[in-house]
Amino acid sequence: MKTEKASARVTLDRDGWIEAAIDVLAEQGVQGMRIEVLAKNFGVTKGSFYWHFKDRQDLVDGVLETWRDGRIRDINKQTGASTGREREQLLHLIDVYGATRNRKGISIELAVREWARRDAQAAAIVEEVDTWRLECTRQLFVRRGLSDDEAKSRSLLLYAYVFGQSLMACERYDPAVDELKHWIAELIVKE
Amino acid sequence: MKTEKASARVTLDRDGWIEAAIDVLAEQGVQGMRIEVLAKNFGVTKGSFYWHFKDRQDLVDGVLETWRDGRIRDINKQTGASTGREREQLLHLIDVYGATRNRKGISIELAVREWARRDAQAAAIVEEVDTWRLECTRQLFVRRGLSDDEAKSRSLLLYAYVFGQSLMACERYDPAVDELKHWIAELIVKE
DNA sequence: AATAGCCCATACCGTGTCGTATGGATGGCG
DNA sequence: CGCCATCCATACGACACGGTATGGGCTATT
Repeated sequence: MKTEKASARVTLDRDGWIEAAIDVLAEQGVQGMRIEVLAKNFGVTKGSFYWHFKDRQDLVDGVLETWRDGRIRDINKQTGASTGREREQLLHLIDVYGATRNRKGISIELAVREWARRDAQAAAIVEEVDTWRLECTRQLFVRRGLSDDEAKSRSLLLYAYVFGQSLMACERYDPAVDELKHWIAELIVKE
Repeated sequence: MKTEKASARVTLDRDGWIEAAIDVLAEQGVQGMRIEVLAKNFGVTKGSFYWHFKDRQDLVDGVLETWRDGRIRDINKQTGASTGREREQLLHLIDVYGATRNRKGISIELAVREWARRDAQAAAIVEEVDTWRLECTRQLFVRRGLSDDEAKSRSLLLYAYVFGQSLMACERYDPAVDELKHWIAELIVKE
C-alpha cells in the first residue's frame, strides 16, 4: 500500500522521526503526536519535518506500518517452530506482557489500540496484528494436542487477558499479585 | 471530597453537562471533552458552561466522581446477596461486558482507563473502582466454595479478560466468536 | 570556485480552544 | 413598578497546532 514513495534514501531520517513519534505515542497517545512537539524533542523545527514527510498523515502511515511489521516479526519469532517447547513459549508470551517488564512495548500496544477505537486506519492495522497473533498462538495450542475450537478459545483468552491485565490497577489489590498472575497463566495454558 | 460547593440547586444543569461530557468522553476520549464542543452539542455557548463550572477541571472532577459512583452502585447490585445464584451472577458479569451489548458502557469504561494511564486523578478513581469490583467478585467465588487465593485469581482474570476482549478485533478471527466467548466464560467461572 | 541538491530555520496564516469580562434577557419578589 | 439574582450570549486575548512559503547554510561534484 503506497510504499513505493521515494523513501529509499531518506529512510534513515524518516525512521528517526517515526521512532520518536512512537515514543511519544506510547507516552501521550495519538493526540500527543504533534509535529511541533516532536520537532522540539528532536531539537529542530517543523521545517525539518515537512522535508521528510508530506504531512501529518504521512507520519501516521509510517508509525502504523512500522508497528505492524515489528509485531508480526515478534510473534513469528515467539511462536516459531521449536517442537516440544510449546508450553514454555505460551508462558513466555503471557510473561512478555507482564506489567513491569516491557513497559514501553505495552504502552505502545495500548496506545495503538486506544487509537484504533476511533480511527479506521489504525483499526485495520490492529486487526491484522490480532488475526496473525491469534492464529500463531492457536497453532501453539494445537501442537500441544488441543482441539481446534479449544485452541481458538484459549488463544483469544490469552491475549484478552494480557491486554486487560495491563489496563487494571491490580498492584494494590494484592501485593502478591505476581502469584495470582502465575496461577492465571497456568490456567490459560492448561495445567 | 469538596462536594459541599453550593451545587445543591444547580445540580440539574451541572449533571446535564456532566452526562453530556461522559457521552463525548466515550466517543472521543478525554481530548474530545472540549468545552466549546460540548456547548455546541448542547445548543448553548461557553457562557453557560462557565456559569455552572469554575473551569474545565471542575467538569473533570464531576465526570470522574459521577462515573465512580455509578460503577460502585452497579457492582454492588450485580454481586448483591442472592445466595445460590453465584454462578449466574458471575456469567452475567462477563456477559455485561460482551461486545455488542452495553456498547456505551464499555466505551466509557475504556475511555476512563485510557485516561487513567496518563492522569493520576483518573488513575486513582479507576483504582477505587477496580479494588471494589475485584473484592465483590472475589466474594462471589468464595461463596461458590473456592479458596481465597483461587477466588482472587479468578476475579482478576475475569475483569482482565472482559476489558481486554473489548480491546481486540476478534469478530474477524472467527465468525462464531460468541461460542468461543461462551467457552471462555465457563472456564473462568470454573466448569 | 561555481553550481546544484540536501536539510533545516523563520515567518506567516488559519483554526480551535481555554479563560475572562461584560452585557443582555428572564423571572421572582418587595 | 423596580430591583436583583439567575442564566446565557458576545467579544476579546492568549496560545498551540497544522500547513505553506521562503530563505539560508552546508556539502559534494564538476
